[in-house]
Amino acid sequence: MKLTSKGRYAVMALVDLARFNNINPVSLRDISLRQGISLDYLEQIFSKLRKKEIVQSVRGTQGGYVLNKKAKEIKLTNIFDAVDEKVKTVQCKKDSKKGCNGKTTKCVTHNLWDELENHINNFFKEKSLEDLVKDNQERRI
Amino acid sequence: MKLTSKGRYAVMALVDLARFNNINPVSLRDISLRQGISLDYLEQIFSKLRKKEIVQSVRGTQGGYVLNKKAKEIKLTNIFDAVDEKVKTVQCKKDSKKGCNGKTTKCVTHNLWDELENHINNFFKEKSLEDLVKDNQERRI
DNA sequence: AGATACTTGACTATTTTAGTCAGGTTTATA
DNA sequence: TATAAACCTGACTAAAATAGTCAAGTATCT
Repeated sequence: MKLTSKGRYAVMALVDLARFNNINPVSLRDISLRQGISLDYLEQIFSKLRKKEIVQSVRGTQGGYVLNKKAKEIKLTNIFDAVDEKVKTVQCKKDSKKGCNGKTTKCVTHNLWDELENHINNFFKEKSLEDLVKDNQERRI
Repeated sequence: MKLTSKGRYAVMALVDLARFNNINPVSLRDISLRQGISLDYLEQIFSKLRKKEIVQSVRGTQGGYVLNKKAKEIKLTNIFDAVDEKVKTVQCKKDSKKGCNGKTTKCVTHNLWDELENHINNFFKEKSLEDLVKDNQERRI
């Protein structure tokens, strides 16, 4: 059970963006250099973040990306959701007639995995980008 | 982020074992049939569980497996640990000189992933096999 | 005009997963 | 003591997911 790079990078990049998100847009190139993430990969990630309206792009020279909402309103859930980082604990197919389908037949551990999924998602729902930035600034003193 | 089959199967098999763990050992063949898990794969899993002293094997005809501890004392952590299902959120190498190594340099989100890992592991530490069996019996009435 | 920076989509090597397969060894019981 | 049930081990592999790279644009500020 592990977190993929895509999810991790998305959060790292957004924390970076939030920290430098004063007046000017932040270019992916800068984020790439500071966070050590490939520029091409960042572009893929930000394309998704833009579609989900988490960031806005500013084109042209001196362009880059800006947060589209307040850091407080951007939760980890939103970020992971945008880049398709999903928490999957159950494999049971909804339409399977034999075995566990989550309705008529439940495998012995079905409820457990549901609980686990909720447990993890709760964590993601609570944490906002602002929390992360603050946490980071405190540790930098 | 997802749970692998190995971890899921291990828990399913142990719940099954715990339920039928009265006097006689339970054969993998029976578990395989009841839970729909390949026998060969189960053998791999139980080999690991035995090494970590979570189950005991009984050889010969009428043989099979028995729990090696009380169901209450077997936590999900123990099970996942035995089958190498680990929760990995951080990728930062301990010995890397450049970038995040978890000590001298911390990436902006290092603490976050640590927190997440703890959050998930807490869930695993609390849940015991007994909890799962009970939960299952209640829902069967 | 031209540099900068975003945008898109296709492609691919590597790794992980989820098993299968083959060939054992052990031991209860008839 | 033969034999069948059941455990035990390790090597192998197909398929899927991951983590990117690469190429070829398009938009816009100066």
